[in-house]
Amino acid sequence: MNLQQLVKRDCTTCEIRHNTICGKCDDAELDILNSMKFFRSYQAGQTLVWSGDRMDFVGTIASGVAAMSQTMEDGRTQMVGLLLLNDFMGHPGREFAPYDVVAATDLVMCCFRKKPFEEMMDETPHVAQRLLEMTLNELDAAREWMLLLGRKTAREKSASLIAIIARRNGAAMLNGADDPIVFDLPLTRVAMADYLGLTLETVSRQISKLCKDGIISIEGKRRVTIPDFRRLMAESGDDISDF
Amino acid sequence: MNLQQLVKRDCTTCEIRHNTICGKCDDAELDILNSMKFFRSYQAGQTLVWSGDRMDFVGTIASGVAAMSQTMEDGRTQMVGLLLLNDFMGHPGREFAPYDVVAATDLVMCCFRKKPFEEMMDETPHVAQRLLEMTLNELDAAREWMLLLGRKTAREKSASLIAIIARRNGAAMLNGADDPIVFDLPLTRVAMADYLGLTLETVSRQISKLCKDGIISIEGKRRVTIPDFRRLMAESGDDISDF
DNA sequence: CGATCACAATGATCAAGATCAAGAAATAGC
DNA sequence: GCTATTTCTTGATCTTGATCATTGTGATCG
Repeated sequence: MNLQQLVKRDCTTCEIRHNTICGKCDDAELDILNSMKFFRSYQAGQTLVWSGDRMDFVGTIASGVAAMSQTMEDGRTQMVGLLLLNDFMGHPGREFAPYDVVAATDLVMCCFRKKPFEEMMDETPHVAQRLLEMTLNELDAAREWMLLLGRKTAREKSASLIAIIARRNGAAMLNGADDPIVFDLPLTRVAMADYLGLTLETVSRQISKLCKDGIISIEGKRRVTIPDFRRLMAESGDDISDF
Repeated sequence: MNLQQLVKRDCTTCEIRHNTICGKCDDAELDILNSMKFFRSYQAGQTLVWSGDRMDFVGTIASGVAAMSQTMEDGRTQMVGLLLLNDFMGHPGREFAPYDVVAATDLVMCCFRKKPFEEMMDETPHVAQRLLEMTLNELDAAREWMLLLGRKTAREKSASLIAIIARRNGAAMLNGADDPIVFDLPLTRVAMADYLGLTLETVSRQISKLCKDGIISIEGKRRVTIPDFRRLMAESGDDISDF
């Protein structure tokens, strides 16, 4: 999907909107959103938002991946949010951004200016309802992530992250449950380490071990193949029944 | 505050409601909530909700402390939510509880049956708005917690938890900024370890060290005195300017 | 008032993951 | 296509926090 396609895209024909903040909107509401929206694109590595900055827009990831991170005074960094396709960025009601947001890959966002968006939220309960739903889901994801950070081993952490990305990579799941899953990791080793609360060396070692054990295989640095998703899940420490 | 006082309490005279889910309600809305509400009390250690159970109520902590936790198959446990005074428990729209909730102290909750509460939420935007606000705050807290779990040392973790509890203990902050803060820890060492992603031995050692270094002092097992909150903050690894 | 039990502190040892240090592989730039 | 640079892998060593074991301290209850 290239930028040109996205820029031309109209809300009424938007094929992803059912999974986004616009998911519950009727045609009238969609018209309003349509006239308000604008697209922005970023290159991998670019910072979309600096922690502490005034937030003047909110938006949905239309393509690519972004990472929200928190940094301590001495430089230690922890990723605290991973924004994938259809995810919503921004806290309506909050004036300043609490975290840095950085494009992990090239990125296109479908944006709304914050003020008008907040006003429209007060009037159209469907948007507010959907935002609540999405925020509750995000909270659940954050809590899974806390279990990972607090209690999983480095191997379980690494397997979990690969499983999480594979699962969110909807397309990859369309094939039969027993087919191998193939996709590109959208994160560098450093970004993975920031996600997992590890060092990049440890992540690299764990991935190498998962390869040696036949749980995954890797072509180049980014392309991952998962021959048997269940085996990967077993390594992640999560209950199979969860997914 | 004893149970009798709470049971008699009427929403219109409820002195805590401005910090709760009811914070934005007008008198008419409050009347409806008043007729719906009921109180439940629990003893320390009692389980309010089992993970996977059907949730039939939601509610606000009227007194005491509860902990939400997630457990892996082999028994490893991570606390993922700490519910203090005025905090709201429950996901409207979700049928099954995703986590165990256990009373960390004796506890009183102001409850609503889930179904009627959800219906009232659809009609009164003030409740939904307030819930969104509170959920966004919870998400921010979860993300601070992720930084703690992923990147802080055992000492920083321990100092952070003590600071967090001291800060939420509103009453303790009413005295001048330079007065010592005194309060009771509402958590056992095991619960603190579950919060921090550590073992109870490590927590115990770190607390002992913080005592020896004069950052805190402890009477008995639970009563903590913080002579200088700034020094504690410095140990927590957080930016002073954050608070 | 002393026995019992839950909870906490401390010591000794171990191991997972961090740190420090080279190299190797992939990608981008010319 | 060949550097240059970024990104990744692997090895050696060290440190933090886990684990295992024991002792200590308060509460509770007969």
